[in-house]
Amino acid sequence: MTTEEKIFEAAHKVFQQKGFSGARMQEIADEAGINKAMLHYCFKNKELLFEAVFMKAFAQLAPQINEIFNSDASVFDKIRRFTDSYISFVIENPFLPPFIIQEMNNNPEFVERFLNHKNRPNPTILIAQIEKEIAEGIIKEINPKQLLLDIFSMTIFPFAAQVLVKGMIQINEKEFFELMEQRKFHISEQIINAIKK
Amino acid sequence: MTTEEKIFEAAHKVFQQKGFSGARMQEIADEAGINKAMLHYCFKNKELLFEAVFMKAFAQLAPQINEIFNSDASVFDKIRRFTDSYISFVIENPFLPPFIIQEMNNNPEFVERFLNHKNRPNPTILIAQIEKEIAEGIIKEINPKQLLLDIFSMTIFPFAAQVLVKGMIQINEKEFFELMEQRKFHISEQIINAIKK
DNA sequence: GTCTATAGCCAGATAGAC
DNA sequence: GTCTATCTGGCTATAGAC
Repeated sequence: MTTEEKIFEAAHKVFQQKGFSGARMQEIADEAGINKAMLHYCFKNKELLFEAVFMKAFAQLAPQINEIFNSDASVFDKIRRFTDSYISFVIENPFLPPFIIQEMNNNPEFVERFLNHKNRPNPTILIAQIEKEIAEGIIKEINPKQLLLDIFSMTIFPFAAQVLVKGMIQINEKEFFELMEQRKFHISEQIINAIKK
Repeated sequence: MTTEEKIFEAAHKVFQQKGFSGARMQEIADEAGINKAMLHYCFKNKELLFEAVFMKAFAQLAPQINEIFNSDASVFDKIRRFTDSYISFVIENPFLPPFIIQEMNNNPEFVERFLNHKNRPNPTILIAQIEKEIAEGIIKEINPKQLLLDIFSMTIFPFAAQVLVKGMIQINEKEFFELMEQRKFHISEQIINAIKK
């Protein structure tokens, strides 16, 4: 593994746990097992290092969302596939959702760059498809944007607010992940039940 | 308004926008229109000032949740009342959800204090009630904890991830709040549709 | 109680040897 | 490319006048 890769991985870990302003260059250097000066040699400054990490994190999530949303499956199948594959992914990367949400709220300048990203999750096609299936009588009358929000909310929130959730419903780490496993099909079942005619 | 109140309000605003590590004592002082030294005179240090703000924020949310969850209404009515009053509240305080979630993720030491808070949202009674209504055949077979998560997710997430959401479904500030208004009844309708027998 | 001035620290960034 | 040593700025916190 090259030094640059070691730094990147360390930065990935520290930024996701502490956020941009909470992270320390020293800690990243220690984590990478190299010297602080190397960070600046390889990535110029903290902001650029952060941006590399943030964009990489985002780029991992976006394409698989688009792949599902823009396939030619039915709306119901897209919902099933999305919840299953998204939850599977974040179970492996539990720091990702809180990280992205936190930094988008704190660094509005990143939002714009994300919006112009080539692989930006784009729900345009899915929204049109929902409207079509409503017209065909497959799905109840509903605001497609609310439906999208429902899907994102139920899927992402438990991970974004993991600490809060564990405290609220009083479960430990193990029970949390069991609940998330169950959630892979729970969510699609709930939503489809609610919107099918 | 006393100086202490001016400081508190300014701190409230700055902490919610920047988070603990992003906030600057100087900015809080400027916002309050007083000198930095007064912050330390009134609140000793940054951590104590933050804790005062955080606990106040939390204390605003918790009681009304409990009041609804522990009333003697039906599960369906509790869902209707919760989504309506929670969304009404956070429309007025849109910085609250991301703030609480971010700081709970970043300062695990606060979690414990929150868990011991006298007004902590406690879903025990509601969970028992859900189980009872399942047994009575009013509600479908479902894991009560998943149902709670569904309610919290659909209600809180759009505010917690406001910036992300606006970017994803491409709406502006105004459209966002219109969507949230509609969401007050949309959520309960969706959930009740999904779980009623 | 409120201010100015400053101490003291810590983090990001750089210089320069190897 | 990698290190040690150091600079510089900014931030929390305090001392002390009024």
